[in-house]
Amino acid sequence: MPQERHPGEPEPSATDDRPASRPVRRQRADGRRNQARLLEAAFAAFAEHGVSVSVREIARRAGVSTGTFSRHFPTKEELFKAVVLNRIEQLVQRADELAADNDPATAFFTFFAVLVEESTADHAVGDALSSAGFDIQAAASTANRDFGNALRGLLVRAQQAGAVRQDVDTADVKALVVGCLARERDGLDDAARQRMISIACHGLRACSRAETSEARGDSSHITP
Amino acid sequence: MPQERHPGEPEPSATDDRPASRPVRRQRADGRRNQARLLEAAFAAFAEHGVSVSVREIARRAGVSTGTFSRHFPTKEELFKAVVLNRIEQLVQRADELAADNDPATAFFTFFAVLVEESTADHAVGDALSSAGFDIQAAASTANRDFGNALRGLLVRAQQAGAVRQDVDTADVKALVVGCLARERDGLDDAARQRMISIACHGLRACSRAETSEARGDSSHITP
Amino acid sequence: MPQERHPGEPEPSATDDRPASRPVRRQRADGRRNQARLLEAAFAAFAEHGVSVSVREIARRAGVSTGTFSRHFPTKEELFKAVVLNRIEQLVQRADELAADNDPATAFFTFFAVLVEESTADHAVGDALSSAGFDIQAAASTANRDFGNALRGLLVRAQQAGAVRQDVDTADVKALVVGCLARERDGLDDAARQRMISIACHGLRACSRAETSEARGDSSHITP
Amino acid sequence: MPQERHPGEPEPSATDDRPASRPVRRQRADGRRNQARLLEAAFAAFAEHGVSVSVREIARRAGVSTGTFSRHFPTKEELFKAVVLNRIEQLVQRADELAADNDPATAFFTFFAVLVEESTADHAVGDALSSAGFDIQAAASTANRDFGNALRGLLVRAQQAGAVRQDVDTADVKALVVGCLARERDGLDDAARQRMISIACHGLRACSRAETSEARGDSSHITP
DNA sequence: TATGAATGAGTTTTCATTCAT
DNA sequence: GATGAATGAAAACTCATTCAT
Repeated sequence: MPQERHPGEPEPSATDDRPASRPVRRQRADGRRNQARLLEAAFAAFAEHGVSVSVREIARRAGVSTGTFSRHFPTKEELFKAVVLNRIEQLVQRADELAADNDPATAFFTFFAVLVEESTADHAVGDALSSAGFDIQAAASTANRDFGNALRGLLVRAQQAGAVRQDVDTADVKALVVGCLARERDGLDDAARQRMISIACHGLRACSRAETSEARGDSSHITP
Repeated sequence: MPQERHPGEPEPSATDDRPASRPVRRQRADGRRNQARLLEAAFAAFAEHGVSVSVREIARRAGVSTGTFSRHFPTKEELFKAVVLNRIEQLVQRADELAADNDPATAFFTFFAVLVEESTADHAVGDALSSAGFDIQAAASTANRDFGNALRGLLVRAQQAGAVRQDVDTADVKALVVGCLARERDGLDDAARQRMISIACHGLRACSRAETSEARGDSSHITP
Repeated sequence: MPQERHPGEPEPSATDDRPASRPVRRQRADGRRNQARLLEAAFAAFAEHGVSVSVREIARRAGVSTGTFSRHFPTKEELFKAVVLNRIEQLVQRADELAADNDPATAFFTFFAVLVEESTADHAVGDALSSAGFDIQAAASTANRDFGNALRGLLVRAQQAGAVRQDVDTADVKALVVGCLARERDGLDDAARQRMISIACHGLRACSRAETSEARGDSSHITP
Repeated sequence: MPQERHPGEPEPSATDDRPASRPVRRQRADGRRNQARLLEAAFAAFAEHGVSVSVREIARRAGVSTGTFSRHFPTKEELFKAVVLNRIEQLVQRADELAADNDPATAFFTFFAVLVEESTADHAVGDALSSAGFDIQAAASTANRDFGNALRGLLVRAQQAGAVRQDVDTADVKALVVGCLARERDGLDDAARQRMISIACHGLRACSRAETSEARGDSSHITP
């Protein structure tokens, strides 16, 4: 009973938006291909159902068996980490590019928008940032530290340029990204996403009254 | 054998899982007590471990068996809904009080702060708002609608008073609350919580430039 | 779909050689009963198939689900240990009785025969003695030590009485038991079992020539 | 591409998994080499870990892939049988040599010692003799019968010479070998091994009292 | 022919739910 | 009404075997 296809799985062509010009056969060359498909399928599955999605479902989406899953990633946690690390690496690279090509304020606020836009429909990163489920903190520490450093670099430069409140730290920024992503639950069309970004960035901007009030510990942000 | 059953009195409806509509009996006293203990225990358990906490753990905290759990709440999802609805009812009441006692802006921003503060260390509501796990949206629609209405009332009045951006809707506000709660992941001391509230409220405030830019769809919130 | 009986499992009465005068219902009182049935079923299953027998098979024999299995014994290893410990306790008790009621030689040789006879068709103990599969040595150390002590007591007394070779130790004796049990593979009727016991006990008996030859390291046991 | 296939030559039979019957080719040289390496590796692996060692581990030791494994031995059981048969053939040859060069008693007792010594640290044969795991009895019947015959020949001659108890059969002897090997579990140094052999051989020796008692079915081997 | 990726039935364990007591 | 033992359908992971390259 060889090479049996998962029932209910559409032919790969339907969901296959990658180069697609590969021969019908699999194997050897497809070792790496399957790994990539698993990463993609896992990314989508985590995005849709969160970390609790079953290995079987991920394998089904990737069009492979659970055995193949285990060959490539010894545990589900391992795959999750791989997905997140993959994601984070991309973001770090993006941060570096923005820092190189823009003034501090533009770099920071653009990166914030990128974080939200790239992570839309991506609960995986959302879950990762909010640490839901696994503790990726430990194992993913390297890439995570890189990400923290990249974000901190952008933030500090923007603060030094006077564009962002002095009292803000990177955890605040990450939390605001999660907030923007949370808007998705009620339907996150492009207008809503842009509005959320606008609100968050506006809130982050240096604003003498806000910061001063905070320093005094009063509630002037509430009273008109 | 106290308070024996009156003959001829109809059995409580089999499908009626609202003990409140049953006649006053001794058994009901235990029943209600256990139901309340379960709600409390579930609230705490969900708050600590999220929706994935086991029924056994909840029952253990409440000091009852899992069988008693199932008697009161046919499914775990049902209990979760009950916990969230219970919470939402409290919040709706709070919103009404604030609306009655304060000017529109103060009422709205204070309610925002209340949402964040009351929900801190309360993953149950956090998960509920972000719908992690179950889809409470559908079943909890009644109380949820009440909550939506209450929040909308405060929001609209604040907008009419010119204190909040005109383009903001309730989903935006809820997402910002989630964002503030997300800060907790990296350690949410009181200073951080107040700072997050300050940032969010500041972002929500009417700000001619921000709203104008949004209306034009440009990215002026990014450029300095 | 409650209380479903395992297909292929005969009604309990067929295999039920215990008191049998219990009501048809199960539960509560049957908690302990099921534990006992699991122990027995496991004993038989391990005896037939060795430690590699599946949990499912054991549960099927006991007429319970795998879930019930796990309720009583967190892991398969735990059950195996329980089976072996249970067995060892019985044997230790038997050793004590024999030591109290007989002269040293009779006590020792009778205990040897008991070990073989009680362990016939019992690969569980066989496997345990030969440590196949799990390492019960560690966890079962207490009962195992008791067993070792009991056996050593009998052996030393028999040696002091001049009935057993001075150079024999308990490991030798255990190995000979395993040897007698190994005879079973080719069909161990009562005559064969008695013959094996006879051979082994005869080999263990004090015999100046055998021991002397051993002491000199020569091979006189081979030459005629 | 060396030694290309002669056209018209029939394909090797699909069901023929004995490469030895194939025509002599260069490929076959590799094939036989790999087969030999697999046998050796399997022997060592079985000896170390018993029958439960994984195919992957055996292939790794042999320096081949699992695919190559399966090419040479359709199933793991098949390899195990091959290993055991291989071993048995050697032993049969040894038995023949001993029978030719020695008096009956020396031949028999020496062969017994050889069995134990050769099988020490060799769980493969041990497991085979005790049938742990697979049932090699059936499939390995040919070589096994040869082994049985060889052992029987030595035994009968020794019995006719009056050196061994008349009531002993080959199964008894094999069981005693297993017993000697079982001593290994508790540390089988050379002294212990020689002692076990001494005990077993002493037990096997003709001894009027032992055999008489056995014939009468009493328990004189127990009483002093 | 050798490779090693893919398979999928198998394993043990968990847990929400049911039900006899 | 409360109990908690029993259930069985999941889950993640393993591994002997198959097959495209």
